[in-house]
Amino acid sequence: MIDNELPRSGAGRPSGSDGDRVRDSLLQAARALFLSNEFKAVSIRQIAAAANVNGAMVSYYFGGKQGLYLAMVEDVLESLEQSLEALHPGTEFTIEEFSHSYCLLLAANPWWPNFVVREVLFSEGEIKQAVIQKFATSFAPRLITSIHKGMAGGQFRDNLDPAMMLLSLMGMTIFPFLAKPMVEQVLNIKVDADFASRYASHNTQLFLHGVHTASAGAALEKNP
Amino acid sequence: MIDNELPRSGAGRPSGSDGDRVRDSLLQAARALFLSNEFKAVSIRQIAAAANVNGAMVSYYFGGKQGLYLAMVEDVLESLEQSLEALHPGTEFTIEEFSHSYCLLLAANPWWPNFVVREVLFSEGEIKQAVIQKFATSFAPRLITSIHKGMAGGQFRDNLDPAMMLLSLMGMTIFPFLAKPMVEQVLNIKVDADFASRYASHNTQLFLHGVHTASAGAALEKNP
DNA sequence: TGTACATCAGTGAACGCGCGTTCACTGATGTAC
DNA sequence: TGTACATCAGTGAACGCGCGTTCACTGATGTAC
Repeated sequence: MIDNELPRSGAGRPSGSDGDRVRDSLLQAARALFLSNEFKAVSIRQIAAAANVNGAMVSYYFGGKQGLYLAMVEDVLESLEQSLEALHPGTEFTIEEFSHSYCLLLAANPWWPNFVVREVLFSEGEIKQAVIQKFATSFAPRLITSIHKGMAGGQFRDNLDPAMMLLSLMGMTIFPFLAKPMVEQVLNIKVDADFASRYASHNTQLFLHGVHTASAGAALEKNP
Repeated sequence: MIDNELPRSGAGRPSGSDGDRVRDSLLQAARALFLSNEFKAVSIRQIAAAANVNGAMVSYYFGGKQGLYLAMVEDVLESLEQSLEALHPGTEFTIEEFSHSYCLLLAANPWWPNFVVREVLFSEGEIKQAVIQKFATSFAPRLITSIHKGMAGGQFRDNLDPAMMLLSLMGMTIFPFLAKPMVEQVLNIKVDADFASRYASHNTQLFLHGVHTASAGAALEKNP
């Protein structure tokens, strides 16, 4: 769709009715470039060239570079929401389900933690709030309910702070994907879907039972 | 030292022998600005103004903007190394010591995880490798030895991958500091030294023993 | 000891460049009559 | 049905601006004689 090589004739209203071709191309190119480069390091001319579109179209459709960036962020957040919903509909999660779903999601969308971290750390105002809001309404609640259920049901120890549990589990889940280049280089691990699956199981075990043999107990020895 | 308001007379060799005053001011200003803004978003004129120094001095002392950035990164890595060594000399760590030392270090140097993540994710070449190397030689080994000791001594379960343990512990340790703005806003937690201390204890408990009560753990393990 | 001069830390104006944005213009399309 | 025209998606040259860098110059200092 986007790569069709209709030879554009020059100035004037284009002949085919391409619909939102120009707008969409810009959004896609912006996404590809902005997700792996800082805002100031990506130029409109660069985006326009990648989208095979006149640079003035950024102002024409989005009001300017910042407008394009904002539109692209909305686009990204929306597509993320869809992936999340597709992978595990609803908000009811067990710890195991959370760990697996999110590890798979992270392996499939490696740009995600990078993007979130960058926005939360380095951006300001509107976008930062949108990203935080998305986290607050998508991530945290699903996990918090399952933690609270575990505690209310008495399966979880009551001397651990639920909020800290959330932080610990989030952190251990996200870290290898966030630090992917470092992990792959230093530990000689390939951070792919296969790793994600094994890591999810590991984290579930670790989170539920810890590393000590003493607390893992006789139950584990039955389960090689 | 840096703020002394000697009225500089104008062109010509300065009267006082300030030593490396200009160089140092530039390094310090660069550090302050680069640690919280992207490379391209910080201009030489901005740095020079903050350092109260002529912008041409960046080229004069560091060969250019990139040279200043590189020098500033070396500076930062060195000061980090010193903090680390001061807090806990040597490379022998227990899990508990690791958790506490690093949580305190992170609370005291909130710029650190942000900086590392940005460099590892978005930079390239020399600097990225230097940061990864610093991690590989400073962080990972101290933690890995203590994990291996735990496993060799039989205190740790042998069905958990040591490398994954490292990732889990690193992740849960770093996350709240990395996502500080988000955590503070969404969970209403103040990520300070006090939190760091409590979080370190929490993580140690969680890492060693997990969240499950012993009975619930045994019950669940029969049905994986 | 006094003087002439090379040194060099530092100045500030100017350079060219790429940036984001603007704007007069184009011409196929859709519509009114 | 044919024609005149308003619309508007898209063009491309040009704009001013701030960027990193350069460079001729300054003048206090240190040194040689």
